[in-house]
Amino acid sequence: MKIGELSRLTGTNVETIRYYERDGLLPIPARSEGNYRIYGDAHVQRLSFIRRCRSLDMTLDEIRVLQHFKESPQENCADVNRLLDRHIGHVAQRMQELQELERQLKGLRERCGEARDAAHCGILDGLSQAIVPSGKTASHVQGAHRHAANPNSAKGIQGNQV
Amino acid sequence: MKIGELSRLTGTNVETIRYYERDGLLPIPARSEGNYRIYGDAHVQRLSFIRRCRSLDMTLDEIRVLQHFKESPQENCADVNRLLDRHIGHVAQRMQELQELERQLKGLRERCGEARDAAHCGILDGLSQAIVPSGKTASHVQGAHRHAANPNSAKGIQGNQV
DNA sequence: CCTTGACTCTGTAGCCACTCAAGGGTTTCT
DNA sequence: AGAAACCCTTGAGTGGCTACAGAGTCAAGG
Repeated sequence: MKIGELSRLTGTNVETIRYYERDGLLPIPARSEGNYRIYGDAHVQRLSFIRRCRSLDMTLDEIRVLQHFKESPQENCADVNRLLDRHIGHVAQRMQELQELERQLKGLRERCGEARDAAHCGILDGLSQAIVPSGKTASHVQGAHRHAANPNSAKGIQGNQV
Repeated sequence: MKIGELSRLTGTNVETIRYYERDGLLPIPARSEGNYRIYGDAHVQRLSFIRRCRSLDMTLDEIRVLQHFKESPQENCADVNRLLDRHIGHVAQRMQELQELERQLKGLRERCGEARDAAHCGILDGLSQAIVPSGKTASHVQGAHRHAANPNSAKGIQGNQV
């Protein structure tokens, strides 16, 4: 099949498929006479695997590791467990951060019950005062401006580390 | 003061300060004879405001809007409320998504109690089967692989709660 | 045979919010 | 005077795509 059909079968943008190929996640396919990429069932399986992992918000690097495990059946799957546990930890951590964020934002929101002029807006006042810095966690889970776990989304800001 | 002091006072990377200037968030400062940027108290206030907003995971565009409100005191602060409410909504939504993510990941993790060889690993099996695609929500909150939202993490700007 | 239109190709640039590095100039301390 | 600390500009890199531009390929219809 050609790239369009693979795209339809897996719900993956054509550009994304080519991106995965460039990035080494998808094996380089055969080409037709007219230089079109030709895929088979194995590619469908492989791409579906990638998309499922992405829908679980794994990085492409993590997916690469999992693919390696799949291709080395003699290896112990305890490593797979470890990778998954670490990923679950990141998700949990990010949730905690977002909870703290929500708490602060709601506190800020309380400061402005009704509409007044911005000169006396309690929210702007609140933002002009200090906010307690929460811990310097090092999650790899993303912040507040991003699409769902849905892999068809842009990536957000990188955190700052000092 | 020079950029290094502003950096220390606000806990902001020097490069980040210059980036904000390029991006129009910080007003262009005066220059010394040796072409060094010279900042005053107003810059400290302004940058602190930005960093506090960033610590609440607002985008630079949102911050620009808030700055506009601050500079137009006659405007109604109901707009500020709306912006904040929307942002809170994004955070809440992202948390829900992460909860669903956690559920799925833990379900997957259950499939592998003890270490076996990867050929029979229940996790890899699970990843090779379908996972329900969650909704096509349009949050701007980020996913699972990100640093903490807090830009003041290391230096810790002075501060009480909001 | 020719055209139309759908599909595909490569290559490059853009997104966000920074971060880093190269290669230089300026100031300050000893 | 020289070293160290600071500052400058420019450009590139991050992740995971997405979106173009400009060209080529292919099947169906007139």
